Amino acid sequence: MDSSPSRKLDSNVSELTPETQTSKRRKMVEKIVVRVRIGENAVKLKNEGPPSDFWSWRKYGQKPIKGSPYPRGYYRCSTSKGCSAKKQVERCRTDASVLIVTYTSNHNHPGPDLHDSNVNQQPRDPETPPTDLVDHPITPKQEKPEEETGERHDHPIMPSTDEDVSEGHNFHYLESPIRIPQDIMISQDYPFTENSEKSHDTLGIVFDEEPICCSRLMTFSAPKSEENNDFFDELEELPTSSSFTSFVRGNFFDERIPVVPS
DNA sequence: CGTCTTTGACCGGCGC
DNA sequence: GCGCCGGTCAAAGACG
Repeated sequence: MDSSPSRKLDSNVSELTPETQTSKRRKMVEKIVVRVRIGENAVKLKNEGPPSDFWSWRKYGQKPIKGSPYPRGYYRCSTSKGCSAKKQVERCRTDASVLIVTYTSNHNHPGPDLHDSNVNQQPRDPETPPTDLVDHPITPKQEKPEEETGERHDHPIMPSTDEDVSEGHNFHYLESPIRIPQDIMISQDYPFTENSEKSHDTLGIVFDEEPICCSRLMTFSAPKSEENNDFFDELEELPTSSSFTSFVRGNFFDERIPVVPS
């Protein structure tokens, strides 16, 4: 379906906006890298079923990555047919307890309201009809056999960059991404990050040095501060350890993930 | 019956 | 120009 345009959209990181790019087609997609620390939870999650994403993702491929013992999974948003949103899920090669989720493209449709879908009912945007877009609390298949338990419990973080979205058919629906019982790190790849792979390897380095990333994060978190409260409150009701939520609350935007580069 | 996962093959960018 | 590697497609099977 999307075939042609998305055929080669990303593979390296480093990109700014399509507008700034003219030569390298391959690196023209903005990517949002989310590091999810699953730790011991990974074991449980695979059996208990991790909280799903706000969107439904359909796996369309998996490839072993050079230099990494773990394969990378390729997912496409299946919430809406025409949605070009994609994500890649892989484990940190140096720390299996860390999942690296890379989001590419934006959702071109209203995302399912998580408040409505599971945790609680928040006044949604009148423009985002709950209808069928509201997926179930958890996708029917969230219980993955193993390996990539995180695939379904990641968070859609849409780049709030106007440049990116303004390009046309892509909307950016910013939803509180946090919904997982793990530690979360979000970073955005940029040219100055040199090498995403490296970043993954050294975990946290990118995040540590990216003020932009933080500011961008704030763009979706700040305005939702109220919701975040509710959101987190609800999270605490989940079977997840409340310690996690408190951790997130306290550290998500303040500190780096307590991961030490191996 | 419809949707999703799995898996091998193909395509194309990129480095040497 | 060649080979490597990442990303996507598409068919088949599994599952609900």
